[in-house]
Amino acid sequence: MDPEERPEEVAEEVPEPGILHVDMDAFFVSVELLDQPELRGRPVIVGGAGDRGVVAAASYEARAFGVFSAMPSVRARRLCPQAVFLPGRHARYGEVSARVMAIFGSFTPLVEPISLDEAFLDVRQARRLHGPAPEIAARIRARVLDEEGLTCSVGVAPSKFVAKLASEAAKPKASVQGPQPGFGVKVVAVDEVLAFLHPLPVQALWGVGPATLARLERLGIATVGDLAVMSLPTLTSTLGQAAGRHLHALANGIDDRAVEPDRQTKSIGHEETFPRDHHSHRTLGRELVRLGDSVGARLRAAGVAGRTVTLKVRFHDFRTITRSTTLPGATDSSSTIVGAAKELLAAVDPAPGVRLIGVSVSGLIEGGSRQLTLDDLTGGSWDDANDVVDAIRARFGSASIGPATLAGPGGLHLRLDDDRPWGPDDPG
DNA sequence: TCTGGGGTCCTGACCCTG
DNA sequence: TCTGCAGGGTCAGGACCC
Repeated sequence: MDPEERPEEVAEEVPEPGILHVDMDAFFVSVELLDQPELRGRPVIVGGAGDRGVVAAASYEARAFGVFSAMPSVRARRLCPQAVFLPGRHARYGEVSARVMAIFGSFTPLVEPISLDEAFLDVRQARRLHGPAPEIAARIRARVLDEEGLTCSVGVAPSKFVAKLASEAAKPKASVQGPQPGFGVKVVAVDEVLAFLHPLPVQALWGVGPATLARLERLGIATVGDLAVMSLPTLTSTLGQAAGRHLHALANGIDDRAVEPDRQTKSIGHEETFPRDHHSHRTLGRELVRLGDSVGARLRAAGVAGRTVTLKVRFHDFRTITRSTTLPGATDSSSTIVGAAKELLAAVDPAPGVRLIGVSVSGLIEGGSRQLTLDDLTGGSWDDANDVVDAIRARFGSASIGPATLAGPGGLHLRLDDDRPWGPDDPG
């Protein structure tokens, strides 16, 4: 049959790349350059500038010196002493991100944000309205540049993980001569998937970090192609059932995970590295109050409550432990969270020195703790207090009110969300 | 070199229950 | 009543992602 004569439904069955992965280029830095254009062309690093800070994002000029995300700031400064360090403004990035996501949403309702600066889009149903996937990718890039002044790279492929790798291939590259533009859009057709995947180093796969890489190297696996021909029993005995099966499927181009626009948050937490180690329950307890207060506020803002409270402690030698407890009912009350975390902390010896503590709440359910906690049965006084605190913060700012235990000689000294997102300031 | 902060998912140990 | 076992829940830790 002549292809021209095929009924449309038969033609639609032919698989085509319909998944997009859109990744903003050096997003945090790019937003900073919008607001401070005089820094364009210079090496710029967003991240914690203190001794214990890390790089959150680096401009392509900084990357040419070997600086990359998650690198300790101390090392980044040594590699690129002339770099401009900026502390980062999470709220500002969130604003821009929301507008960029809205652009994505104007092409398809199937948008799954992965972080502030990247998302998966399923555009298979948008074809009739907006054209084929590669055309949609190009239009998205043009609109993001036109409306926000930002560049992004887009991968187009039949599945999520191939689209992700394709967007990576489309990105600009850093070089000593300056940033080299990338493809902008990289399309991997259905029949090109294996040829695209197999030459890649195995660590390009999502799920292969340093530990898994070391195990795969012991099996003589260096590329995705090597992994694809390895026997499944060998992989599962080395990596475990889930990881073995998952990576084997990916290496053979199999990934049927759907784009999920409405992924539910599973946990909400807050953790912080201190400029100097803490050695006493008393000072750690104060930090717990601050962290637990912040977690409670975020739970209430999100309209969720959770049953399991987890305390995380990292010691001076980087040994990290977690201790958790499950409450009889779900809570969003700051005082309940702090109380549970303090009980867990009581069983930990801080004498060796604690560099980080964190509090998180998991086992989340929709709705607050109104019908669920003992507090409510006894009058709900803490929840009333939480509501008042939330209302005051909404009106006067997050640092306007807080637990009395955080008050110092000069009044409240609150450091709440977003103040130090990428590591502590210098000890001073 | 010396490692942030926000998360998710998986695994194994342990305990309890039927 | 005791023992073995399976299954579920909880807890802790590891690995990974951006």
